[in-house]
Amino acid sequence: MVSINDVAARANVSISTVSRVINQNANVSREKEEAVLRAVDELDYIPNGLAQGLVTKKSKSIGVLIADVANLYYSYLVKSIEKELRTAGYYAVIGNTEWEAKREKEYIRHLIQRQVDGFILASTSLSEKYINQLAEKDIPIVVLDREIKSDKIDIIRINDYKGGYQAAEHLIECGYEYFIHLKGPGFTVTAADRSRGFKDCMQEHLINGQNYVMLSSSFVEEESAKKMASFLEKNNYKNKKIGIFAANDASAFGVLKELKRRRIKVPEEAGVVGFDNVNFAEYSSPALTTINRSIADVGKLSAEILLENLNKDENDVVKAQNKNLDVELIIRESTAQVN
Amino acid sequence: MVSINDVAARANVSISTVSRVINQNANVSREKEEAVLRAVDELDYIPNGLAQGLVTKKSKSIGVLIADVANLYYSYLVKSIEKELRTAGYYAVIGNTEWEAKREKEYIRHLIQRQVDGFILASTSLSEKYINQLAEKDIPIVVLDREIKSDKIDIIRINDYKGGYQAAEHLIECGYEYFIHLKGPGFTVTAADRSRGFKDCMQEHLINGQNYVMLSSSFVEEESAKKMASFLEKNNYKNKKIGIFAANDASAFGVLKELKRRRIKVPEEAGVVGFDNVNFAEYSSPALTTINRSIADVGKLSAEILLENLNKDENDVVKAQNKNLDVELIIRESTAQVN
DNA sequence: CTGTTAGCGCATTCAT
DNA sequence: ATGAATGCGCTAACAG
Repeated sequence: MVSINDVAARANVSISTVSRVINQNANVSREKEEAVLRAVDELDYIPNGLAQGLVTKKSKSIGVLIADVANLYYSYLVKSIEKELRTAGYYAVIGNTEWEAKREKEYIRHLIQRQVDGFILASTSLSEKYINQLAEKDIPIVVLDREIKSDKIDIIRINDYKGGYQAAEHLIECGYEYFIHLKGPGFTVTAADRSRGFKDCMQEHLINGQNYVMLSSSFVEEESAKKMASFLEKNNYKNKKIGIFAANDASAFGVLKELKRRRIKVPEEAGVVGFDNVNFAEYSSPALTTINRSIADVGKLSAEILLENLNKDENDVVKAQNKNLDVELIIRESTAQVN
Repeated sequence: MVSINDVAARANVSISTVSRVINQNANVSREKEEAVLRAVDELDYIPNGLAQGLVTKKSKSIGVLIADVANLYYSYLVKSIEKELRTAGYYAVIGNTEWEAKREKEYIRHLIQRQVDGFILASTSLSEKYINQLAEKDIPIVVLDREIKSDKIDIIRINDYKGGYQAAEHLIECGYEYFIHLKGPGFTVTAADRSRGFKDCMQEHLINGQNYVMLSSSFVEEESAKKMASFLEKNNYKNKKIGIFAANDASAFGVLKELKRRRIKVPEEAGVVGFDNVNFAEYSSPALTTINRSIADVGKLSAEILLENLNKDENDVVKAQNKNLDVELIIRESTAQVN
């Protein structure tokens, strides 16, 4: 591997001069600069980032923790984050945690070891205490989809409660008679808020004989399919039209799959609402009615806020931000007026 | 940031002793070891990976280049690669190239700078010459979905030709009368092979009046939707049942979308076959008939081969591998017998 | 078993 | 404008 010494030797200058032209900041005479550039080119020299980082204390990389790359919400989120970071000269190092707190910790440890300059945490299992410890190390952190009490941590959330409420309201308005909500993982504020929204709406609107049930499930497709299956096996609602609110789109796809397997017609016999408005929602069979959150905006915003923190001076006190983005109902084919 | 010196001071030992217990290889007395471990714990010490990498010349990270994280084929591929690497103590650094050669080069440069120990290249625009230059630097490389002439580079491919052939055959057997193939990007061997398979099959089987056309398109959903739209606008095949082979699933989804928009019934009036058998293929509307490649296997295999190269001794000569994985037709709802 | 030392590749003073 | 020297945090001889 060719080092700065090789370049210096070839260009007949000192390594400091080479360093100067590489980093373009200090004054270097025209001729020496050209000599260095030529040497760099001829030797195909690429500076060793580890050595650079060791002295500058900056790695120009950001740790991004997500729960599942293969989940469309996260993969799209990563894409928008990565895009934004790149234009600022930073690189995203992605950690796929599979919803496990243990993995998250391993990754954080590894990323700290790798000296990332900041974190975007879109993975939700970590304890608040742990995240706060992280913040104490003075590494800028942006947290997505969580509630954290800290004035060092920036938080971006969406209005999950409203989304849950709207989903329920829509299902009621469609005329479904019995309602099921597949709850997301309990350790998650987002899931909790969506459920709360759903429940509140149900309590306010239900009349004569209408009823609802909330089943604990997850954000993963297969698990929701199973939950749905076991519920339908035990209970017979063939006579009633059921409205189902899944905690996210992946879960809704699982529901759709199970309904199809049982030849329960959507939206005639059962209506399904998801959450996220993942790219694929419009392609599912039938196209999914869902709550839209603009994923690209969330990704862009989180990267922007992080970069802001990265670029601030030591003594600049930038107050931690706490954003709350809006959501909206998108009606497609998995629900319809049924009365 | 706490360093090895702080730990050494606190534990009343030299930094070498600290280093020894951190790396668990050399002999350290029971008591000193405990003292170090306690200090590490109390100070919450995490070694600086940049410094470690600088001296060991290993970063324990692998550069993984993909064309689009938000594409289900790639996101699932990344997931399986990451899983395999992690169990071996390596971490994946993902580069999202958006199908642009320029971006690929930028990423490779950056990853070399970051001293990655190896590459998995699943991004396809790079010139063969460039990849070979990379290999000359003696960095282990595994290339996916490409043909490269080199005895240093491991290659994993699938039988794209067979897939294309089978897709065409199936469409013909279903009884469709006019055939359209939306070709993938031309700079891609995979797309070329799929097209060749399609074409060969057509040539062999077509009789009296049947006909086919190959349109250049891409692997991206929107573009294929547009191609499909402009073709349908110019040509009127209302009277004929058309069989469509899209170069990959994403493209097929785009086709499905356009067909739906025009109220062309699938599979009655038009049949659609994709390629990849992405997770969502079974959820699309209608569920997609496609060519299955087992993505998880490809990911796992590529990581395994790379790790093999990473772990070999200097003088071990491991011959570059050249794997070719099989594919199979999966029939779902987007095609059916129509005669 | 343990401490001292050199050096990895580089940015950054400090002289000149 | 430029070179010599220092040190970032760590591992790996080396000596004891």
